[in-house]
Amino acid sequence: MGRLDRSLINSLPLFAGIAPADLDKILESATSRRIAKDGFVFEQGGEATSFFVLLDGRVRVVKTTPDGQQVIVRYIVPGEVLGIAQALGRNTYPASAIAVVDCVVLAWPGRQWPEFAAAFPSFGTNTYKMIGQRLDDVQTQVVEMATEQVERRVAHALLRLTQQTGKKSSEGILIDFPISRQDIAEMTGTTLHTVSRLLTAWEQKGLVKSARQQVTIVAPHRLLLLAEGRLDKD
Amino acid sequence: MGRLDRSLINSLPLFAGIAPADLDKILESATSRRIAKDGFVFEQGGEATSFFVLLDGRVRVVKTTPDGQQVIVRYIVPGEVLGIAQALGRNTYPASAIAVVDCVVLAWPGRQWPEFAAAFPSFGTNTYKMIGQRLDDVQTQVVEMATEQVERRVAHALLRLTQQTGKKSSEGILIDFPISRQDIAEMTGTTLHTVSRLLTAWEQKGLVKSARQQVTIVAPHRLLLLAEGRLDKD
DNA sequence: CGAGGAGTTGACGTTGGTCAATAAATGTGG
DNA sequence: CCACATTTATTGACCAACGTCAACTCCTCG
Repeated sequence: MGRLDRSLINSLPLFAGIAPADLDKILESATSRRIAKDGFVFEQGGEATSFFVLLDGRVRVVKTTPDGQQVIVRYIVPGEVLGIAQALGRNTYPASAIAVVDCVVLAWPGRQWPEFAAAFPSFGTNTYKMIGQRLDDVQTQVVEMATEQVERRVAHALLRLTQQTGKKSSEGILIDFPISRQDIAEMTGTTLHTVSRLLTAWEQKGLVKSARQQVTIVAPHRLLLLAEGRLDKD
Repeated sequence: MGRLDRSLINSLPLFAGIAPADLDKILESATSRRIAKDGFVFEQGGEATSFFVLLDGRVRVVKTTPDGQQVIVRYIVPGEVLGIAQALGRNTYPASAIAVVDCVVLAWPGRQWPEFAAAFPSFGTNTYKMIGQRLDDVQTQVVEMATEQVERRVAHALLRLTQQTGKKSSEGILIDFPISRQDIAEMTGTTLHTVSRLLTAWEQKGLVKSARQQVTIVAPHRLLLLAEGRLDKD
């Protein structure tokens, strides 16, 4: 089996402060895995056998309700961990993770997590810092959903995506993976129809440009004003 | 200063698996504090100097938006930790914690958290398990807010409260602390008017009984059916 | 070239928010 | 202990936001 080079991970925040020799040791128990577009990294309810680091691609984390409705909890970009159920004492995945494009992940056996955390304290600290960040993110999302109406929620969602995966283009900031109106609706608790109407309205005002599975933020600052409810209506 | 007895904490899940002698050591750096009704345990944005365990009373954790709207993130009952910002690498509290009734808390200096976690591994594990549970709770809440309409959200909120703080009474299960229509609205992202209308409608159907700052669930099972959307309309 | 997925747009209806008036309960000061 | 202020709750009237339904277009892929 091909040996994994520590250059794959040595610049990731998760592994900050770990000696090169230790990184090699950590990598010994990792396997790399390719996930084709639309494939599952893991499935909601499935036994949490592994945890992962995304090396390349984009992953969508989705919760499905008993009656089949889906909510996109977050998008994962390269360098982030996913499937950390065991770090939190769970033995089943609370959501599904789906490759938005072809992806490469590193996978570790879940039961190795406690060993790593014990052997490399900064590994534990870094993970929990990240979990703290996520807890905060999702609480902020609850507040948004409770207090803002749809237009502002969608604006916030797009702005968050540009922060995470924005790519400068000639026209503005491009959200750098295929994303449909339906996806945006599932991030914000609305319908694809409403998202479609919003995007065309915004396009007419010169805030965004959109195409099939693609959104570019043309005027991020004005969109932020709108998201914050401080933009004059017209 | 009065010595704290380990019987205060030795039955709490957070301290499960820690030797009695160690509990005494942990208690040495704790101080107990009384918080009068409506007083703050800590305030959103304030420097995270301490973390707490609630010994008695009820605490409401609230996030306030820049424009002054409030969202109740969760209620804390005796035995639970709160203000664990530092365990997650934060140095400022992300929300405010307010005593719903007169409360007693134990407080530790925040910087002691890493020491405890290092010295007593089960302490760290237990905390992170609890954080994992909370992360899951709040994600579930996002899903609810995204997919359910108000009536079901309010029903779910009340049911969750009965799980947490329900007290059997002659009429049903009483939510055992003062809670206003406004509070319920802030938990579910609606208005006190809508909550009021729902409660009177439910009272007529015999699902609940309510009074000023008080709600009793009379028919939990039927309310659950309603929350799950499996109750016939009438 | 045909089929299926993604997007747009109009018409319409409902949920639930806003506004306003009133009532009931609780607290406070004289 | 009573009068008055304040907080909490109720209820009606109205209406806007946004979801639902439906028809149609445009890509993209096989």
